[in-house]
Amino acid sequence: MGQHRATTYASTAPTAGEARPGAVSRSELNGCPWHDVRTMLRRVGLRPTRQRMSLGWILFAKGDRHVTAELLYEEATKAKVPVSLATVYNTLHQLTEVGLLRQVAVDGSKSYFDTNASEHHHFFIEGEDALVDIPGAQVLVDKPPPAPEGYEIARVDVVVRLRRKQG
Amino acid sequence: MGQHRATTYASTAPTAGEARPGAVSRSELNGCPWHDVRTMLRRVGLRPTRQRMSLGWILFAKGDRHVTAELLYEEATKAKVPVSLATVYNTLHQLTEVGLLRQVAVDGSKSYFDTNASEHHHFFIEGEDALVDIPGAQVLVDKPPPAPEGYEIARVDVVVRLRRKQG
DNA sequence: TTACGTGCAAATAATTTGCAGTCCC
DNA sequence: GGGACTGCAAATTATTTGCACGTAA
Repeated sequence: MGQHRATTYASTAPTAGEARPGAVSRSELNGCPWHDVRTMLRRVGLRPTRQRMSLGWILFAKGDRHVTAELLYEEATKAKVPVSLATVYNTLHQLTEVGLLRQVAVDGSKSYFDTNASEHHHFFIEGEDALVDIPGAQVLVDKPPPAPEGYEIARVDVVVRLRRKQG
Repeated sequence: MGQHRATTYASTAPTAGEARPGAVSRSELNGCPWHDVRTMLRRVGLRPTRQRMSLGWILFAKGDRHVTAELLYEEATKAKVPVSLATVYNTLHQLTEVGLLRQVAVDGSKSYFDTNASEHHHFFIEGEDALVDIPGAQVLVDKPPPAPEGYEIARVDVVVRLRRKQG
């Protein structure tokens, strides 16, 4: 596990029980995309295959992103990375399972995967179907309501839907 | 059934610009399902056809509900109401457009329609795929963050995901 | 009558799955 | 070398659409 000091990213918020054993937050990595992705994959028990490395690089090298499977597939293809759509889906789900990605349901059709797996909220721009993080400073002050008997809160999703101001 | 005077449903919250011209809140109706559904449909400019009347009755006669198209279709079929799945979809969307229903995106696959179109939040029970209103008294104190330049907030969706407490 | 509705079946769209062949450890 | 991984194509699931026929106003 050879990383050094965790930079001051807020660590994955433990609040809603999101932490998973073996999950790696990006704050433990240090900046060299290839090395980091390899490390990341190894740590969660996934073989660093060519396609997983490539997808991991596309996903994590450029900061926070919100992608759909289709979009990631296109990007990989454009980048001359040979990968099939099925593998893209597999990889996205595997990364989600280990806590490196977070799946966001925003409309009834496609689903988005967020490279920022920590607890935070989103703007969704209607019409453009774009997803944007709500800056952490503007976090909504929401105290989750008590969970009903026998249940516990897995997580809280907040989506603020935006429309272009008519002008 | 057989109620009188509009009970104290909160009227459709105007807060997030959800009100639509011609929308009818249930608070304007008086309790006789058939009469109400007919009135409801007329008011929003939809012909009260047999299938729309039936679907409206199934949806609105029993208080707040959260249905998927498939579920509504099954219920209608069980109730010996002849209706096609396509018509169920059409009707759900038409009712949503006029503000009588609210579409809730909760997972990447199917979408739910909520007969309570006013501003409120939901519990989503993972595994059971059930959607439950969060009691109004426990409304989260969330002040929406400022919308980015040129955009305005269409609405805020809050979904609290629950899992069965391990036991 | 006549435009609006409805049913059906075929068309899409997003995602999953089965399985033979490939590649990392 | 062997099991994990991948690609492809076929299968599923959720939803939409086109069009002939039905029906409320």
